[in-house]
Amino acid sequence: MSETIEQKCLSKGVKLTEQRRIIAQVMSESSDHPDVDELYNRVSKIDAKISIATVYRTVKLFEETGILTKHEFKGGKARYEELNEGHHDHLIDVKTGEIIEFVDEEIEKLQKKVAEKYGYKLVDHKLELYGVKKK
Amino acid sequence: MSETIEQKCLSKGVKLTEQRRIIAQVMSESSDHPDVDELYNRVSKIDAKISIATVYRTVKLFEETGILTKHEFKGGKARYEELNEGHHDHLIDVKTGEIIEFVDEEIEKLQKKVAEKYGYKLVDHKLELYGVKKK
DNA sequence: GTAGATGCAAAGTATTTGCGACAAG
DNA sequence: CTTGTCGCAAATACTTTGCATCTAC
Repeated sequence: MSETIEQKCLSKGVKLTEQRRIIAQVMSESSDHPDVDELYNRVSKIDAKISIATVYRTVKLFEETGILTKHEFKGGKARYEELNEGHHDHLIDVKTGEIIEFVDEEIEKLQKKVAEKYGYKLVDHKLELYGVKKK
Repeated sequence: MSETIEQKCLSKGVKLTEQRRIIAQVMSESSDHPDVDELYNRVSKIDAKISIATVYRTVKLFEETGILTKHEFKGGKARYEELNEGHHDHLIDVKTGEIIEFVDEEIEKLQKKVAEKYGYKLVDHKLELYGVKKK
């Protein structure tokens, strides 16, 4: 297990308020990729007084701090996920919206190669596969 | 050269209005990937009376008809591009916003393989590389 | 002639922000 | 204490929509 979100906040000098602690906790316990609205719902169950503005401010802060990543999957709202060392991409079930995380070293390597071919250093990438379940 | 957008409209039974003709023409002449606002600007220079609502309606229609594709690159607004047979992905210069189109057959193949590994049939995908130019 | 398209302005979403009250370090 | 955060509501940005009018076929 890697650092908790709380530990990350401390080590990055982010002030740890009650609200942030709750949002961090909820994100840690979420294995799906909630959007801000959904996160707000979950957080509200723990502390009903937290405002949605704080949730927006916090996910943005956590994203800038490298604690969360933001995904903008097709047509939907922004969704967030905890950022750990292990990078991965996403396979999205177009029927159910279910998300499967995967890693493919070979694809990663090829991406770097493509960028280099055009004279670029790869700093980030996004790969999303959309599929339907085979019977 | 493949079919023009106008030909595609005819063959797909999309009514060809003056506004659509202009939007089609502007998209055909755009080698970058304009967002709706930019497209509206360009279109307005040809016919100032076209409303932005029509531009939104038209890009959506063209997207559903398979004439344009929509991209939602990081943090920005939706951007559109003409859809031709040749599929390609994008390499985005994070400094300048410049977009390079590329194709890598090997990556395509691997994507299909990954989807299959999880029991899915790949119906769509999105690959974006973000890079900085090497000196 | 008729179904569908347009322009306009109003309504939706998703997200951000100004501000006075409040809490963490 | 002091700086930064919070809650609230108002503001913004992007996109969609209702409706009366107009146009392609």
